[in-house]
Amino acid sequence: MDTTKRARYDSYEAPACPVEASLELIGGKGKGILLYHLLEGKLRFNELGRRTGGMTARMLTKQLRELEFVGLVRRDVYPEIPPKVEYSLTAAGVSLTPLLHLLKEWGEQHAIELLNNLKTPQ
Amino acid sequence: MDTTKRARYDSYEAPACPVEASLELIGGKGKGILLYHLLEGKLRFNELGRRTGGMTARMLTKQLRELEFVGLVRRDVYPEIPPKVEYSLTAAGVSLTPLLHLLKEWGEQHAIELLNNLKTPQ
DNA sequence: CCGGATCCCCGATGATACTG
DNA sequence: CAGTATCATCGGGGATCCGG
Repeated sequence: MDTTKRARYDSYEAPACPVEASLELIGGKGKGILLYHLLEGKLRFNELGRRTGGMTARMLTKQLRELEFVGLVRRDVYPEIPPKVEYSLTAAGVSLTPLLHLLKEWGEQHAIELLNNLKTPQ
Repeated sequence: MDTTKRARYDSYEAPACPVEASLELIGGKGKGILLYHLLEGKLRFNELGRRTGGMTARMLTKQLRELEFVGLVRRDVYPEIPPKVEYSLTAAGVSLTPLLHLLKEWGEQHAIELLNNLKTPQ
C-alpha cells in the first residue's frame, strides 16, 4: 500500500480558501527549499539532501513522497546498482515558478530581517 | 511576560533559505486566510473569526499573536465596555500583497484541483 | 466581546541502526 | 545510493471552562 505517501492526507478535508490550499501544498517543512532547487531540473536524492543542509534522510523522503503524492514532483527510479533516483517537477510543479521566485524575493527583502529581529525585541 | 507571543519562536533558529523564511512567517495554520482578509483593512476579532470559518478562538488568538510578534500585524485595543480590538497589517504586512494575490491565484488555478484529486487516486 | 488557563492526545519529527 | 525500521520525544492544536 502507498499509505506512506498518503499519510498526512488521510481523512483530510481540503481548505475552501485558495490561499490556504496553496500553503497546504507547499508550506510543509522543507518543501519550499526542495521545490526551489528542483526548478533547476532533475536532482538525485542525496544531491537534494546536500542542498537542504539540516534535513534528515527520513524527512527528505517524507516530504518528497508527499510532493509526489499531490502531483507536484515526479520520481524516476533507475533499477541499477548502485540505485539511482531522480526527482523533478511535474507540469503543476513548474507552474509554481513565479510563486517560488516571489517567495524568495520577499524572503530576502523582508522575512529574513523580521526573523532576525525576534532575538532583540522591544 | 509575552511568552504567549514568543511561544513558537523561543529557541528558534531562522532558516538560511529565504523561501523557507517566508513560508515560516506566513505558512502557519490559518495565517494565509487571516493575512489575506486583512488586506481589506482593519478587522475585529470576531469578524476575522467569521471569515475563517472553522477556526477556534484559541487558534485565532494564537495565530494573530504570532503575526503580531513577528511584525506583520498590528493589534489595537480600545479600552471600552464591551471590549473592542482591531487588527490590521503593518507596513511589512502590506508588502505581502503581491505574494498573497499570487498564492490565491495559484490556489484557484492549481492547488484546489490537486487537493480534490487526492480522493480519487490512481 | 475578546480572550486566558488548563488538560490532554496524537501526529510530526529527531536519532539511530539497518538494508537491497 | 537511496532509502526503511524502530524508538522516543515534543509540541501543535482541540475541548472545555473561566474572567474582565
